[in-house]
Amino acid sequence: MTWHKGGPGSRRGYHHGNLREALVAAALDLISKKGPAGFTFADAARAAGVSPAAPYRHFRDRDALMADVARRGFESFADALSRGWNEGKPDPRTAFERVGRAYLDFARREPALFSAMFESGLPLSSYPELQEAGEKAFAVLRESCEALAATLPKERRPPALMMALHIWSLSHGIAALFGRGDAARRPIPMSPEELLEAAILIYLDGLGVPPEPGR
Amino acid sequence: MTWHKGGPGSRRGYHHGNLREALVAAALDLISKKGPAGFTFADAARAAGVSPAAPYRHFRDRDALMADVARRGFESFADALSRGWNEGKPDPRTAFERVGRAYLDFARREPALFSAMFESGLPLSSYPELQEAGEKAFAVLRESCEALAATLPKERRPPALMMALHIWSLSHGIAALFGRGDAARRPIPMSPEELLEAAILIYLDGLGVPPEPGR
DNA sequence: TGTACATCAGTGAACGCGCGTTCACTGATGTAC
DNA sequence: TGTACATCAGTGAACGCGCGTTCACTGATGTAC
Repeated sequence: MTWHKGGPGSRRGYHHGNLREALVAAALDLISKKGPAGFTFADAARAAGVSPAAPYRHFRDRDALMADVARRGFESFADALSRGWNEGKPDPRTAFERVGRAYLDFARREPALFSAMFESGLPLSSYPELQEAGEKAFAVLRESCEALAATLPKERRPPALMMALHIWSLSHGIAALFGRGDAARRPIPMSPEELLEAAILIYLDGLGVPPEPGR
Repeated sequence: MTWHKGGPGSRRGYHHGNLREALVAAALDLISKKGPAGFTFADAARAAGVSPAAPYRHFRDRDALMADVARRGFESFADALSRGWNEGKPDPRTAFERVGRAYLDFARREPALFSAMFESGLPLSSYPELQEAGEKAFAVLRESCEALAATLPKERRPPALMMALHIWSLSHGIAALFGRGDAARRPIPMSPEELLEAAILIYLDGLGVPPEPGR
């Protein structure tokens, strides 16, 4: 909320200073309050304190603004997953579970970004930067699967792509159904993190990945 | 599309005959074309061929119409899962996988219902019938988990609720990310059904459920 | 350092549009006698 | 069987509203000399 020096109230008059960022921040705020369909270009302008024509200097239309938000979301998401993986330290198995938790953590900490990324209904084909950002995030997950699969003897080694799709789907399902910080979702008698952790344990058991050292 | 006797063109004039059903059908059609946020009350009226005031005789507002669509969706979903389970025949393990496939099958065959159920953003608390319908669908899944868990010796028997949440999340994640009949989703090098089947196999292996007889 | 000018990033008024919602109304249907 | 009447399920005109978008404009900023 400090996108222009000095905070709100210090508007220097005619020029906003950093309207582009302010619009993105406004979009996030509005998404988190009313869902990905719940804001308009005019809303965003109002929230940023400018006239309804001003946003056109920065984004072609509402969808372009939304796509920019989603792209930032995927980039930040990829970062979060990377930090979770942390180069596979201290061992791939431990690091792998951290990646899963990072997924849920992101959905909970950034429900607005999460919505923009997965529920905005943007046509990916129209926003190549968005698609690319999404693929980069997936690549992080895939690499950690690769590393984990490599700890298994060759004849029992599952395809890393399949593993990545499984874990992505599972995490996404849990996040979408139970793990959002926002609206009233179906309540369950355990935390989404516990639910995911248990599922991953069972799944990895099924693959024959030995349990974490010291567990 | 045959909600009033004789099909379209046979409008008997002033009275539509079955406007309520026609509105639901119109909503489904519009959702499948433009997403759950992509239709208005006026759109639905137009599609049903009545004046914009007519729908108010049947639904309080657009959300009420949407909630009715979603409720029907959950009921039909519960049926589909039940048919998949088919009382656990010939054995719980085989039947269980059919339930998973039924989940994906539903998402693919009825993308509009699926959207209305999971992506309409309706506040469940405002629509008790909707919530109840959702819970009934979940109950089907839970019962099949119960039956499957019961085939395991007591000391290795997982909580059925947790299993159900896992399978629901996994199926939902796959359906949401890859398995919709509609828009341009991320393409993957295998079918959603294969992806889910593989995941369930691995998961059940992890739980120690013996493989299907004859496999 | 000062000045002239180009460019940038806003304004604010205006437009046409479709939406949600209401209202008094009316044609069609069902029912009591 | 016929008739009078109540009820139901539509009409269509009207309203206020907010949206997206455009336009000529103007204040602020940066730059060349």
